[in-house]
Parts: sequence; C-alpha cells; structure tokens
Amino acid sequence: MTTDYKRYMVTAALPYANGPKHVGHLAGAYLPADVYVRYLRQQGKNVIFVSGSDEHGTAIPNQALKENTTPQTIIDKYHVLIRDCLAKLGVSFDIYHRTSEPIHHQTSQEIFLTLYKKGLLTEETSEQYFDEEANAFLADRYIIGTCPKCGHTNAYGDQCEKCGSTLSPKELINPRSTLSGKPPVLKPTKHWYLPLQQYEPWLKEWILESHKNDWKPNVYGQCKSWIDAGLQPRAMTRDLDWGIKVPLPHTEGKVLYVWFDAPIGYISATRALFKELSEGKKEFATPRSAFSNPQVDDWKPYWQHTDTKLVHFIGKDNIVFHCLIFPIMLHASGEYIVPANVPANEFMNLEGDKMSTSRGWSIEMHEYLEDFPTKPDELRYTLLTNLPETKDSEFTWKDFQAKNNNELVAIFGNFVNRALVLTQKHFENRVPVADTWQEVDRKVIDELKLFPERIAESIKAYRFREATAYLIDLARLGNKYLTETEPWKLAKTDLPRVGAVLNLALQIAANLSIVAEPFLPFTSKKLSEVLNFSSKNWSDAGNPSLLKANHQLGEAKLLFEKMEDEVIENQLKKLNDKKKGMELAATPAEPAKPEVSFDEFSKMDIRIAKILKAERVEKSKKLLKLQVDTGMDVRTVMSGIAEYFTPEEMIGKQVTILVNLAPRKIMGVESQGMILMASDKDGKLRMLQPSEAVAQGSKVS
RNA sequence: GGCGAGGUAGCUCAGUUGGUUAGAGCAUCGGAUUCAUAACCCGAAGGUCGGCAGUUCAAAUCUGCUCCUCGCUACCA
Repeated sequence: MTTDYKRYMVTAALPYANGPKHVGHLAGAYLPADVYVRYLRQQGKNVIFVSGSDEHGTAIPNQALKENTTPQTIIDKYHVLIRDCLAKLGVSFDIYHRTSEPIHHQTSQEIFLTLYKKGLLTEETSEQYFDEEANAFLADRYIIGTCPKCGHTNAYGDQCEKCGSTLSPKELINPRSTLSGKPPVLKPTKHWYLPLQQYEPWLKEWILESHKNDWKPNVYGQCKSWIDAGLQPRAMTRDLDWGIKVPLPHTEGKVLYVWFDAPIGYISATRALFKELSEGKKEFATPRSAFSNPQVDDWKPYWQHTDTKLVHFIGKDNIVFHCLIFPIMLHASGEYIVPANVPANEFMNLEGDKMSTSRGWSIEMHEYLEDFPTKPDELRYTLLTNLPETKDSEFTWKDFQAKNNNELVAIFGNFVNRALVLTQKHFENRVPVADTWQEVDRKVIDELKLFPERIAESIKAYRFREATAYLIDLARLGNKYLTETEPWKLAKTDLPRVGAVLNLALQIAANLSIVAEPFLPFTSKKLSEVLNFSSKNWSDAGNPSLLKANHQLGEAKLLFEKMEDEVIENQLKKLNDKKKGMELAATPAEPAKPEVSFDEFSKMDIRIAKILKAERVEKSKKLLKLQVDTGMDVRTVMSGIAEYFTPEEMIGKQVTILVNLAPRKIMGVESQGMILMASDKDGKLRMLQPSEAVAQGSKVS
C-alpha cells in the first residue's frame, strides 16, 4: 500500500460531550493521531486533522437530567472543557468542531437525503414504547425498569448503569415512563433503516481481501467477526427530540440516529474549516498549515478524491461504526471515499483496573492539567511509550514517575543540558567550530543519519510506541558520544577538539528538536529556543551541520524536572479518594417504584426455602439449577446467580423465594419460582436469609 | 455457549512468509566515570515464550485440544 497520496484527511474520534474525558481516550485516539499528523506536516504534506464534540444521542439529555439542567447547557460545558484540555495537551487539530452546529445538521441531512433518494434506505414500522399521558414516543432513556441482567430496578432503556449492560427498552422488566411514571404501551412507529447486509460482498472485498495485511489484527479480526456473523438492517433514525431532524415530511419527533450523524461530523468539520478560512473567520478553526486562497468547496477533495488518504484514529469501542457502518454510508452515497486505515487502539487500564469516569477510577484530562499544568509532554511521553496498540495496556503513576525521571530527565534532558553547560563553560555559549571529524565522530554521524527514517517508518506504520523509543535512543546516542569523547577532560589540553565534539553534540540536540516535535511538541519548542534554532522540517533531520559555527545559543534551561515520590503518592491517594467519593455519591437510594396497593402486594407468596441441590447449567454462564425445599414441596428453580455463587456454597442455605411466580421454561427446564437476591450497587448479588434459621416454608410478609 | 483479541524476563511491552545462543526499556547486581537534575556510559544476571499433543530436519511462530484474562454476543436472572 505505497500509493502516492496527494493529501491526507486524518480524523480523531469525536469525544462524546456528556462528561470529561480521561487519559485513556488520549492514548486511544488523540495522541497517536496527533503524532501522525505532526509528522506529516513536518514532511510538508497536505494534511487536515479534524475532530469535534459529539453532542447528540440519548446520553446527553440523560446527563442533563442527572445534572438537573438542559442538554444545551451540558454540551456547552463539556465541549469547552474537552476542547481546551486537548489544546493544552498539544493535540493540533486544524479544527475542533461540534455536531450541534447548523453546518453539521445540513451535511448530515444531505447525506441522509442522498441515501434516501437513491432508494437505499428501507422504511419499517415497528413497535416502540409510547407514553399515552405525555403523548410521546419514549426515547430509550425515558424508560426505566428492572434490568434483566442484574435485577437493578432503575435500569435505563438503553443501558443498565449498575451492570453496564447495553439494553433495549423491550428487555426491561416492568417498564415505566419517566415522564408520567406509568407503564408505557407499545405503539407502531416508522423508521428508516440502512440494509447493511446488502453491502456484505463489498465489505468482504474491501476489508477482508484488500486490507488483510495492512490493517491491525485487532481491527481486522473484529470486522471479520461482524461480517461473518451476518449484518442486519440498522435503524438510522430514532424517536427523540434531541438531535438532527429527519429531513422528510411528517417526521415530527424523529431525529437521525446519533451514530449516523456523528462520523459525518468529520466531514462537517472539514467543511466548516474551509468555510471559515474562505471567510477569514476562526471560530472553530485553528489551521496549522497555510492554505493559499482557500475556497468554500475546498473540503471536497479531502473527502471525495481517491488520491486522498483518509485515516480514522479511534478506540476499539468504535471499530464497528468506523469500519463497517460509516464506510457503507460513504460508499453507498457514491460520492465519498472510504478510509485507507483505521488504526484503532485497545484500552488503557489504570493501576490494575479498568478506567472509568463514572466509577471515579480515572485520570481526567482536566485533573491532570490542574495538577501538572506545565507538563503536557510528560503525560504525552508516558502514554506514548505505553499505548495500547496491540492489546490493553496499563498506566501506573509509578511508571509515570519512572519514565519522567529515568528517561526524560536522565537521558533526554540530561544530554541537552550536558552539551549546553559545556558549551557555555568553554565557548561562551556559541556553537564551536568543528575542523575535522575523527573516526568516533563519523560513526555517530552515520548513526544520526539513520534516525529520521527509522522514526518515520514506525510512524507511518502506526507503531508510535516504537517511534517514541527511537526518539529516546537518539538522545542516548548523544550521551554515549559525550561519555566516549570526554570533552571535559580534553578541555585542559585540546580545546579545538572539544569544540568539534561539542559542535556535534549540539547538532544532535538540534536534530532532537526536530524529531521530537510530533511526540513532545512543547519540549521541542523549548529546545528550539535554547538552541536558537527554529527549523522543524523533517528533511533537515539527520543533518550533522544544522547549526553554523559561532551560532549564538539561547538561554539554557532544564527541559524536564525530577518528580519526587511525594507527588506520586499524592496522586495515588487522590485516585483512591476519588473512587471512594464516587462510591458514596452513587449510594443514595434510588427513587421508589410506583405505589402498589396492599392487595397487589399480598398476591405475592414469598417464603423461606432451603436449597437441597445446586448444579451448573450446561452452556450457560449465569444459571444455576436449584432444588429447593419450600416446606410444601421440593421444586426446581433456575436462578441467574452462577456468576456470584458456586453450587457448593448454595447447598444447605436458606433463601427467600417467590413461590407463586408463574412457572417458566428456562434453558429447557421448567423453573418454578424465583430466588430473591439483594443486588449491590456493583451488581453483585447477596442472599436474603432470615437472621436465624426458620422452618422451611415460613412466610415472608 | 458462540465470535474476536490477548497470555513472552520481577514490571511494561516487541517479536508470524517456522531456522543459528528469544529481544527492548525500566527495576536488580557489578564495573567505569564525574561535564551533567547522584544523572550518563559499559557489562552481567534474569524467560519450561499459559499447558498438553501433533505436523516438521527445525515451532514463541503452523494444526488440534485445554486453562486463564479482556471485549462483543446468546440463554437468563
């Protein structure tokens, strides 16, 4: 795949504006994308890098409910927060847009209409929950009920926050509307579907055949899995009042599915970039390249010409949308190109556990920036050396400290400092003359010349961790050179030779300032100032005579500072405190279910029973088959508790059972009753037992 | 249960057209050095490449089975 591309269109996943984003998101998409793009710019390539806030979908109004405010307030708040954090961390978008902007609504509707007019969307009427009192279809989030997976009584229709399962409203037990509190009714509603299965042959050809070798195994594997499983028509519209209106008549209360419009946000952002450039505005745009005489329609080549290389940087949770659904949309429209690659990363864990904003186990970007406002590169470096490129990786604060102290300070910073201090001491802070090169110098120069290509190869192959390691290796080369030539000793006897050595050491430093730019842009800039050398052109890298003799150097300063144990201990403490805080905050009792009468309650016959036998159920992860003595009889109950209890520990236990629940066949076995369990906030189940043993069949009332 | 991705040195991770003593960084130990933020530089030690079987002259790498982790998905609570 060495096609000569005329331009590059690089996207980083649109962060969902329902909350702050953590460093796992950075490691997943934004940092690798930024390194890639910065490198391309240094190569003088024509490249545009876009992202923006994803502001539609059910979770936004959901979050608004939680924060007791409006969806608009939510997106305004998090759009600004995320945008500013990414900027402070050096992520160099040409534009950071947002999907609530009119131009995005327009673009999304255009693409929807293109598909519609080509007859590529199918109309289907299905049964959706409707609140008769509020006279509205209920979005998934407006339906609450008992989670079928963990028994949580206030699960949302799209997701159970207790166990994290993705749900559909119809799966909920005892659904009720959050608008009226009443049970909703099923009512037919019309939606437009994209028949994904029709594109299977194309997907097989495009991904399974032509990208077998150049896409990452994790990405390719997941695509194959989905394709092999058989694709289904997917609804492109929803009954919802928050989002982009469906551009067809008689569709009040219907919007485009958030996953339809979100990736289109990349296109809208590119459009917005050229619109602003052509009008001389910079509302969202922060162009990093000079665009000569930009026109409104200049976005088109980036999305429509086959000599453009389109690359999506995302986390693994987005693979199906970026590799299958969005490409199908683009392909089906007949007007757009599809991505050349989607180098999705896996997830980054934190201190041995999964990162999660809601559980408080995370390092949010804004939190890091508050505590380390002058250290964006230190975070970039730690993340880059440990990106989850092939499998989930792990961030620890101790590792952060070690990488900072042992690599950035001791190798990179120290090398530059050594060269500068010696130059100040012996040559009045000017680049000394290098008369002749000796054997040792020539060897170092030969090695130096290899670095830019080596680093570039890794970047081009999306191996950013490896590329970052090569960067440090260049500083290592410098340290080794100084140690071998020992200029501080020669200073007493052979000053011209010292000059030659320091000249070359400074040339290495200048090279570092160029090749470090994609990875450590702030350090690169600082180093440039110290050296009074500004070129960032990649083509200059590898050159051993970037700095002319007698060139005046700038004021020396340390590039990095050591991090003490205390700083790290504070962060660990902070992390644990935050987690505890979140657990407490999550504890408040959930709102009660709708009132029931005594008669309704007394219909339920709840008893204490003893478990006589318990066994696992073949082919089921969650079910135990129990024989229980109810005092009246011995019966079989299927219970979904296998993930929390072993059969052995259940035997002989007294539990609470609903005995007059209608029997139901589960996995081919008739279940006569239901074991009642207390589900903890993390979804864990606990038996409900009498405080002292009672007779089997004792009534609970 | 199905599918996908992983399981390689104390830690974090590389390593597939199968081929000589399996690599890097950090940590550890030893040496050398003092220009430098006690940093750098050199060297050593450290691995049944999850397990079992098979194909092969040769397996971390291919095949089958198996165990463990993660993700999606299914039965179900």
